[in-house]
Amino acid sequence: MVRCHQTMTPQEYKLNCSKFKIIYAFHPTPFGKCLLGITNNDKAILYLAFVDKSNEEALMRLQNNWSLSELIEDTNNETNEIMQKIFNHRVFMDDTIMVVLKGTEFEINVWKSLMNIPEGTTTTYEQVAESIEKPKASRAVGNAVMKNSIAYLVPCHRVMGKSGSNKYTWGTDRKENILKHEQKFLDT
DNA sequence: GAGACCAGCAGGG
DNA sequence: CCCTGCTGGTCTC
Repeated sequence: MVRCHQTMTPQEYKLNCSKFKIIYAFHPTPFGKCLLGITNNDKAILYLAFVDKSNEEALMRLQNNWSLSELIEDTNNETNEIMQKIFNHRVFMDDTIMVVLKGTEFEINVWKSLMNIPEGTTTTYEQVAESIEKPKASRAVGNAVMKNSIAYLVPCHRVMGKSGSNKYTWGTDRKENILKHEQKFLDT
């Protein structure tokens, strides 16, 4: 299970940024290499992105997203166990993964709503907008989904356009692969 | 505070 | 497929 460990607005981040550092590492996944970032104090995930270009470019994005935090390379395999939880389905269902969300109140509401979408199913931007009681904000929901910085765990891949359009930050092919992969677990 | 973005949507051609 | 109007939250000046 993914549990929301903490949320913060950009302002709150400024006030509290000195309380944690970020441990990062690159790992392979069934969907390609990823960059994982966790807090050094409670080992909560605050960043997960697929790496399509260089490691340096991916790291730059992480630093840009958490610009006030010190990045520390994971030289003690501290992120390995968390990585196992994320992509080992049985462990994933039995255990708890903690996540830190940073964004505006609206964005956090959207991301939390995404985490309630059942595995293996999809929804639309319009339905997400309705679920946070802003039925006309479907386009703004799209903006918020795009800014999510925890790929896969905040399941933005489960949101489709109402008429089947299929955009995805990390590539539409990868979106389809993840959905197919999740579909398999529905049958078991 | 105005104006420009956008992974939206519906409707028309 | 394209275009147009309407939409709302965020970002930039």
